[in-house]
Amino acid sequence: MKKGNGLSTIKKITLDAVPPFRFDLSAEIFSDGDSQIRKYEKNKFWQIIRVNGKLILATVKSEGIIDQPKLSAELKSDETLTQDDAKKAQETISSLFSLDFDLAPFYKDVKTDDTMARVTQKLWGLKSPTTPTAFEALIDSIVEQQISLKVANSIENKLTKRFGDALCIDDEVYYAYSTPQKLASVGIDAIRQCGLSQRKAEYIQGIAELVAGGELNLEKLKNCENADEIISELDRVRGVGVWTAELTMLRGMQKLEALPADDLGLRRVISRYYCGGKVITSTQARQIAENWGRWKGLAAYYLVVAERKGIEA
DNA sequence: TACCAGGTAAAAA
DNA sequence: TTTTTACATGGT
Repeated sequence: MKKGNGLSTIKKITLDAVPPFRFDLSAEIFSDGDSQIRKYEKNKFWQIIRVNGKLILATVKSEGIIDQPKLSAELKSDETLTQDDAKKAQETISSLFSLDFDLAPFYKDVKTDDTMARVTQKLWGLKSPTTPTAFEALIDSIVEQQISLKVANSIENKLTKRFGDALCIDDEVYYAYSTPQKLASVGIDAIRQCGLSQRKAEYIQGIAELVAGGELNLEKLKNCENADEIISELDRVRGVGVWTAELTMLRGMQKLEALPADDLGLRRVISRYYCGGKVITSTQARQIAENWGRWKGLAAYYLVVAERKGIEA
């Protein structure tokens, strides 16, 4: 590990959120994260973010309450940070936690579904996280195809530590997610060495090339209003099926309407809360989700978190 | 040991 | 056109 560091700037910023918002609940999903990449521990969340080409370690904590949410963030970098950097960092952190998203319409839509109404009561103020870039969500979704989340997380961490940019702060090394340019250039074998199959390594390199070369503009796709259009656009990319496209939208584009009904894990958790835990088909899952209004993916996320927190079915 | 886990593309039928 | 198969790896 590198000794010493060129730390040259610390800045403090504050962030507002559309209420209701509970930071602890929303960040808890990162409590088993890797401390060198992204983690929530002892009421603090930290992650490297990229702003104006600079790497910044952002450490975020809550200063407010559920109906008057306020966050503070400490920004540390080995480069000098300008006011504009601070402003961009604020926007980035805001999108990480969907601070601008208004939960009220979602809560209103699910009132008539007894189970979802109860779950949302228990998880009041929970917002779903978003990755800094849609690229990150897409690559992670490829990695997660077919394998368990534990295996997938281990592979994702290896990818980031091997190909991501490092920032040394206070004698600790942190890693930002790898750029498309980097993943496009390292070669199939290097990607495979992180534990991926030949096939998936090809997918990842291919997507990285498309994004790096400007042939696939994921950030632009974010602005597309029509969910089906985004899915069909992503679906054309090699290695991306409907499941991967839906997951990418949910996690990387703040598009929460899609329900990945083909997802085994989601079907399991839906069944746990709605069908006594017996195996259900994707069609049955979709029928149940009909009661969840316009944010079916967010509703499904609530169930996932409810299960993690041991809220009874 | 064998089998499964938040799928997909390509081969085989 | 529809159905099967290979795929990487950690947990059970």
